[in-house]
Amino acid sequence: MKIKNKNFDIKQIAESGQCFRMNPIGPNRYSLVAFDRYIELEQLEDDLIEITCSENDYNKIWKDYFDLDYDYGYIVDNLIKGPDEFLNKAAEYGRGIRILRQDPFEMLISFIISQNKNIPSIKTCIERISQVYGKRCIDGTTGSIYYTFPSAKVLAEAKKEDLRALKLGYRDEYIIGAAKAVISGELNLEDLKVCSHEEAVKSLKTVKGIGDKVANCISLFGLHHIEAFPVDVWMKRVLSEIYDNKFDPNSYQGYAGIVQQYMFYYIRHVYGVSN
DNA sequence: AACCAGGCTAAAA
DNA sequence: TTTTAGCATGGT
Repeated sequence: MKIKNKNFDIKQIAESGQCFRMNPIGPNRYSLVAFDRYIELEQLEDDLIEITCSENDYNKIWKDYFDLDYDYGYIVDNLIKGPDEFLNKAAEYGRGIRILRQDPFEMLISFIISQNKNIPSIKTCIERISQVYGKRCIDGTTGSIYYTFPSAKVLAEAKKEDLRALKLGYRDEYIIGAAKAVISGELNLEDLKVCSHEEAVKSLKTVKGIGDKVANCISLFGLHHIEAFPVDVWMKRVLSEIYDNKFDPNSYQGYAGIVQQYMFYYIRHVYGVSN
C-alpha cells in the first residue's frame, strides 16, 4: 500500500519524540508497533511511503493514525512564509512531521515513564514493559515477532517490585496508580478526547506522577488536542535562548502543539542530538 | 566518568 | 507563592 503525501516523512516522525515504538530496520525503512499491530514503512520518495498493510487496514486504521486527512502543508507553508525566523527554519526542516493519533493509554504510561529520561532510555523501558506485560505476536505479513503494549488491567494488577525490576525507577508506583485510575473509571481517557484540552490536563494532573509537561504530552499525542504545548528541557532552551522568554503560544491558537513539534525537532538538530 | 535526560513531589523558603 | 532537594537509572 503506497501513500503519496508531501508532508509525511517517516524518519522525521520516528525521531520527533512523540512515539517510542518506531525504529529503523534498514535503509529508509522503519518498523512500528501500535494498536496491537505491527507494520513496516519505507520512504520510497520524499513524498511517497509504502506501508506493509492492506488497503482495508489503511483506511480503517493507519490513515487515521497518521492523521492523513489533515493538511500539514498549509501550516508549514505559512510558517515558512511567516515573520518568525526561527520558525521559518524549523518548519522547513521538519515539514514531514505529523501529530500521530496514538493510543491514549499507551501515551499515558509512556509519558509517565519519560520523565527525567532521554529518548533512547524511554524506548528501552517501553520495550521491556511490553515484553513482560504485553502479548507476544507474530505479524502475518512480515513474520516479525513483536510485543503489544500492555493493557490497563494488566498494569493495574502489576506488583511494584516487578516493575522496579524492569528498571523503571521511582516511576513504578506512578504507573500502577495511573492504570488503576483508568480501570476504576476515575480517569476516562475517551471522555478526555472529547472534552477541552484544559479540562483534560486538569484531570490528568490529578494522577500522581503527572505534572504539567507530561499532561500536555498525553493531551497532544494521546488525545489529539493539538493546541497542547508541552515544555520540556529542549523547549525551555528554545523559549529562553531563541525567544528570550517572550514567545506566546496563543499566537498559534488551536494548533500550537504542531508548532511546538517543529521547534522541538529543530532545536535538537541544532544541538546535534543523534536520536 | 561526570553530566544530562520530552519532570514530579514534597518540603523549605 | 516560588524555589529547591531528592528521586532511579541509562545514555552519552
